Amino acid sequence: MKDIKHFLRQNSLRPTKQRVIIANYLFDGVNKHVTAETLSIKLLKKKAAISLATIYNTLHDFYEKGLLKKLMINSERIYFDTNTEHHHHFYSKKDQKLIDINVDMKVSGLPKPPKNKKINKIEVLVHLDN
Amino acid sequence: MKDIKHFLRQNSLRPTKQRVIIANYLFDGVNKHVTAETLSIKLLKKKAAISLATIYNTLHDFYEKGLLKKLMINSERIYFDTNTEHHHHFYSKKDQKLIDINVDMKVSGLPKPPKNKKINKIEVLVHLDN
DNA sequence: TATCAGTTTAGAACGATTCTAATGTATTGA
DNA sequence: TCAATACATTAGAATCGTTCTAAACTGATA
Repeated sequence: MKDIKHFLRQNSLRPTKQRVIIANYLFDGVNKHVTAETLSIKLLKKKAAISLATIYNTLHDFYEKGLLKKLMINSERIYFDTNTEHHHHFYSKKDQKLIDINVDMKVSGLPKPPKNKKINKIEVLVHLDN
Repeated sequence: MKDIKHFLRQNSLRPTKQRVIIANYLFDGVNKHVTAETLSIKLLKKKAAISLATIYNTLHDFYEKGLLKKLMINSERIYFDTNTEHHHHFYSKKDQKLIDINVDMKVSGLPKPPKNKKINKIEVLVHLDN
């Protein structure tokens, strides 16, 4: 796609074949949560096998450019989120699935941060049962 | 300690030498956040070398009995929390440190959970900057 | 105090991720 | 246009936290 190449260049990323394929998938307008593994599987299904090393490299390159958010949800793998706006999540451990919460939420009753520390961001994770 | 042995037995855990040492440290009345590694280092400093395998086993045994909480803060390691009450945390990535938030907080504006799903618990993680 | 189920341990195995170093490719500038 | 080169991709090795294995050990019990 012409505009994906342009988009990559705008972000100082050389539009290689692999990056174009991955960016086309990730930035198709539908927000996604991926891990290196789920992305790899998705690409295989599209008959676009890309080595795991490249997938890791590309996810990190995109992350460094601010095109992806990194989510620390559980300790088994790293999730990357194409929604880089500040937002929260539902998480179903059972399904190993994340769902965006796109409405504005407020946290009240927050105590002062420790001396010399500043609050950067507040993350709410809503665990689902079933 | 007599009462730590009793405490372990009450929780259907055989009070072995290693478990007594670890429980004595973890449940001394001061809440703690540990990883297998930080616990191992702490024990070494107390001249109580316990194999990593046993440390992992013990943390999981205590967790299974509800004596510890597992925290999913970042994907690099698993944190265990001796405070098993529902509570929130400050997290400083820079210091790799967690601080309990023991006051009651309220989250408002929460959307409905997805169909057929029930909210289990809400976790607030306050990221610190510096 | 002998028995045995449960526990500890060193070291191997594992799984996600990162590194290495060889090969390939997009960009550049003559 | 194309050679030079800086950057990317790749397979496979390495790494790191964690779990597994199987042999040795120990607390509980009768």
